[in-house]
Amino acid sequence: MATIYDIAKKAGVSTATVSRVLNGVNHPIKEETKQRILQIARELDYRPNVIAKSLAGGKSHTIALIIPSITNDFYTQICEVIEEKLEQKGYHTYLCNTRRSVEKESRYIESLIARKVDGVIFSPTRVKPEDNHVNLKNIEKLKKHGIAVVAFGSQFKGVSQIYINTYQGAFDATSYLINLGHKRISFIDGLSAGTRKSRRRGYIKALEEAQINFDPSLVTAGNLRMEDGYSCTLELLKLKNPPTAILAANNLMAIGALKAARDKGLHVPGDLSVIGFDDSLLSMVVDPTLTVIKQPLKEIGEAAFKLLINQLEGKQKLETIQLNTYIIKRESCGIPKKRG
Amino acid sequence: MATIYDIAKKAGVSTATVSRVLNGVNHPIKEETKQRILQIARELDYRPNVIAKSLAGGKSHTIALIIPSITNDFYTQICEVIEEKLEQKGYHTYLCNTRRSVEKESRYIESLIARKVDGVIFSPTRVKPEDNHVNLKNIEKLKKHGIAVVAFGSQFKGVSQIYINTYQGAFDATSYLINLGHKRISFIDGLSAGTRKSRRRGYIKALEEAQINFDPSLVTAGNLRMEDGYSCTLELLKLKNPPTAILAANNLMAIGALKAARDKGLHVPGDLSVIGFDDSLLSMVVDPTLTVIKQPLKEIGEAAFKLLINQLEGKQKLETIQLNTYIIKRESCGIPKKRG
DNA sequence: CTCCTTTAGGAAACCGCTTACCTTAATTAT
DNA sequence: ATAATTAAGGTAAGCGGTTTCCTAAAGGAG
Repeated sequence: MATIYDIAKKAGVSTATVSRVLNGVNHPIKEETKQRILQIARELDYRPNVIAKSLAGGKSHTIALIIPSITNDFYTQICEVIEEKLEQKGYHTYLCNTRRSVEKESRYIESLIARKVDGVIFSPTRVKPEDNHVNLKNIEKLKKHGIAVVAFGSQFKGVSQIYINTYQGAFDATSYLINLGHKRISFIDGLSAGTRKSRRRGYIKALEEAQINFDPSLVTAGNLRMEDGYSCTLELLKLKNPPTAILAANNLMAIGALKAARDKGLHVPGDLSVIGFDDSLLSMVVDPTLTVIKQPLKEIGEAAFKLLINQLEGKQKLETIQLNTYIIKRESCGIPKKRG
Repeated sequence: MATIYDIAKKAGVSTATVSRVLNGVNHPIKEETKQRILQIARELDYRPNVIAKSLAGGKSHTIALIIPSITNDFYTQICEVIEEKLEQKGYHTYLCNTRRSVEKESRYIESLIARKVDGVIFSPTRVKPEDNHVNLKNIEKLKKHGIAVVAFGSQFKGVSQIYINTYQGAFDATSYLINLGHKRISFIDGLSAGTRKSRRRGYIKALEEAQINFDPSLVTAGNLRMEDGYSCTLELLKLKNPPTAILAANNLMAIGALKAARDKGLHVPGDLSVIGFDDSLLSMVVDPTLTVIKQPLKEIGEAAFKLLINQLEGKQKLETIQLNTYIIKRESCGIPKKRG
């Protein structure tokens, strides 16, 4: 493997000159010398040793993406856009999958510090409320080591972040159902989502604005899996005055609701309307196809990238970008039937 | 940030001793000295500079996983098991997403060589047949640089690899349909899958064994997307003597087939049986739920890990592991109705 | 023709750690 | 008692670059 030293020898110059040429440093070099060095580098099939570069230069030109799951579209689609942009900027990306384990998240943070990554885009893993504390500590550690940090999916003070307005999303979804004529609207909340409270607030706010009484018996919560949506829905349908529409905190629970309705012999959307959060192929494959509140994945990725670059280039240390959700209307919502 | 040098100074020893203690090198050290050094390291909150370690030691203790897509369960599930095992062995994992671009694959290979990864687990991207040549070149490059390589998903000579017996899978799927009583069985092949030929062979072999004439008009191919399965199915159903069962090369096309059947007013499995390759949440969410040939993801991951470790530890340089698929019976296949 | 800038390039310290090769003292073997 | 080991630790040369000073020659100004 050719080194910068080999090139220097063959070109009859010093390694300093070679390094300057190869890195386009702002230092005068005779055009002829430059070309000669480049030519020799090509002949020798030279590739810089990135590790040596990092050690000498202090920058690793590597960014880490920390996400709770790589088997979840929501994250991987965001990652794809971030990674694409980073590559264009000459950064390499580490994808770190915490598998929803804060311990693993912490271990990754250690490892990334040791690996001297330049920046981290971070979607914290929060299973229990206490995890928030660990998340915060991890962010502090990174910052202490001079690593740029951007967070999305949860809110922290003192960090550049993407804030997704799920409050508005829940509000819009609920309002949509209200406008269709629904009055008994259930909300199946997620037990451990980072943005829990805001969804619930949006739901309640929409009811208020339409002057519909908030009925706590219409609100439950599940663990974001299909079976949770299924069982919650069965419970809701047992009420003396059951809902005519259900808003679920994610798409899996919404699909569970769909299944429950079918098993109960209810027609969707005729007898029950269902709307979910988060879009994916799943939403288009179920029957009826699922109306959802979609988070703007591409924009999230682009925003995260932008905030990170701003930090790396020293332009802006701390900023927040707010993004809105939007509704994708498919088949699972409709006008409620009059009840007998 | 504390360095090994700081520790040495504080402990009144040389960096050599510190390095030995910290790495548990086989070199005698007085227990007392050892404890003192460890204690000081703790006090100083010392973390080794992984970059310097790599440069000095020649090993980066990093493995790269190269896959064509991170938004595809098939790959991400395999990655999860590999990564888990690698972490236990003290390796860090880079996840590289080629997005089905051979150019990107090649760029990653360059980058990984420069980053001195110790090994690569590689699922080649092959969109056009010519890509095979690029894949091979990339593998050669890695090997030339002394990097351990394990491949899965395609076959190459001279590389440790996991071979998944999709021939058998297609054979089993077809035989299953035959045993249910089907005689007109269609096969919707994938246009660019690495294992194309073997699936087709398995399909034909099953027909042969059951002494059913192979009818080429029952075989088409699509581009592995839902809409391809949909349109192919519509074409097949237009035949004067249409199939009573369809075997699709992946699950998305199988789901497309399901949709086509429904749009044609056909009942699945009453009027048409459908079986797909590759399992995912999607298969369980559609109605009817999809019977599939599943590839043993966990085993693939474990096998890939094993082959890689064998190479890294110098036990075995070149080996192949063969794994079988298995059928998951759900609702989309049944006994064909007698035709009038 | 001086004096000051530029232009072009080199020397070598440094990044943080590993490791081959030594040294010295303490054991053990003979 | 002497030679041969072993234990415990040190020295310093890398690993492959980057970068801060320097130097020397050439160009421009006065």
